[in-house]
Amino acid sequence: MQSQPARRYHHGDLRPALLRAAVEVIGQSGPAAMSLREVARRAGVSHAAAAYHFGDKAGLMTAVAAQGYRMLTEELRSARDTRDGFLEMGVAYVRFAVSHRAHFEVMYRPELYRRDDAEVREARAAAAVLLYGTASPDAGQLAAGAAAWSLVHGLATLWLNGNLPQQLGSDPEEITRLVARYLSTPVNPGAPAQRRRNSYPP
Amino acid sequence: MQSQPARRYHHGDLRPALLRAAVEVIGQSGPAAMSLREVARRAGVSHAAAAYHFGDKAGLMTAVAAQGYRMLTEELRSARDTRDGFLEMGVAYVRFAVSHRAHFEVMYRPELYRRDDAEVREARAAAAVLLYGTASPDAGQLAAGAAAWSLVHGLATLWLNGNLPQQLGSDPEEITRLVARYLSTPVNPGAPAQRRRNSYPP
DNA sequence: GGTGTGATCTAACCATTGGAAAGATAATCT
DNA sequence: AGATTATCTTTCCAATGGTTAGATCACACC
Repeated sequence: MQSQPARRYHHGDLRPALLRAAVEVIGQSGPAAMSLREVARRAGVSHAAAAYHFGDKAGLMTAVAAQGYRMLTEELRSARDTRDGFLEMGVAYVRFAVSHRAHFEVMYRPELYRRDDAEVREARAAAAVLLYGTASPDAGQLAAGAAAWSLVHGLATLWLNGNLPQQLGSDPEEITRLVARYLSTPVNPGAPAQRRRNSYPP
Repeated sequence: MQSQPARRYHHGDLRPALLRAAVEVIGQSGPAAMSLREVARRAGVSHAAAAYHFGDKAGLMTAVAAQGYRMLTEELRSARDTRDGFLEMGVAYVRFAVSHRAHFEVMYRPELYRRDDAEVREARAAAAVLLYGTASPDAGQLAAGAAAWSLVHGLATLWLNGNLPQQLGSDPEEITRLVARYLSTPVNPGAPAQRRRNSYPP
């Protein structure tokens, strides 16, 4: 009847298959729709099989988050080694959020997974080193990194939420380059940042 | 036996009581922990009573989101009418996110509620007018607003997630003023934004 | 004062979920 | 081959969101 591998009792490659299925579900319907049973259904196994491989639902989410941080680190790393590396890292950050929405949404929703998981912590730390430019940033690097990271992170989340005006266009990378122009080193560090009171709002 | 109002069949003020209970639960345990049954328990009614007043779980979340947007609008409005109104609006935005975390988290998680709800749309639009400085922003205002909004929104969410380095301190408002110094009008609009390649990373 | 009509709430039920436990099956080691 | 371990299923449980039928109450109206 069934010409293909048929249904064996042992899947042989179930853990990665479940992970893929989880990312697929989240990408299609959001993290809230990710149920162990739905993921297991897509992989053709019982939901207890998923629980076996990941411990529980949070364990599966933890695996998604860790994978996400590793992927982000990779993207940031190759962006860093370009001309305008600083800007390109910001663009890469937003591109990652949009093109790997499922991972991104899980990563920044700590209540969904176990943030203290060793794998997650390592992957997160590696990404942080790239985002702040060094493993031990001084005060200036810290503030600059926080500003830049906040800008692109806010842009990415607002974009994903549909909270940016449509008039800005439909290309998130382009919007990133546009708003990144508003980021600079403080003209007069220590002094009040905003002098042009009437520049905005009109 | 019971000297107090006892338990009447009709609560008399149930809808607002349920709303308060929902905000309380979300504030304590996050949006994922908000169940109709838990909220109803706190209000001393059956979960069907909550469903009666809000239609369904998404209806209750929708009410939380709408209330949140109205509260945010109010905070932004009073911040606008100060010296350094632009900066103070950013600070107010972050302060709102931290002090009304429950509302904030629901507002920016559209899958939790009905975004097309009339009440939500109005409240959201009112906040947007303040954030962009006008009801019909031109390209410059749009970009500037998106940059500023992205910065404070990213900062707020990263702060709530615990994704900012602890070395930045424990006062989100202070951090807001710090990173806001990196925001300015583009020095050379239209030209590449980043000239100082080596300023960051080191 | 009595009546009835609509609003508000409860009780009971259902399908779905995450998790735990016990057992079945297969791969691997010796 | 036999034993051991890893992997997966079945079965059960408590909790949840949602629906429906019915109970209780408030309030206008006469």
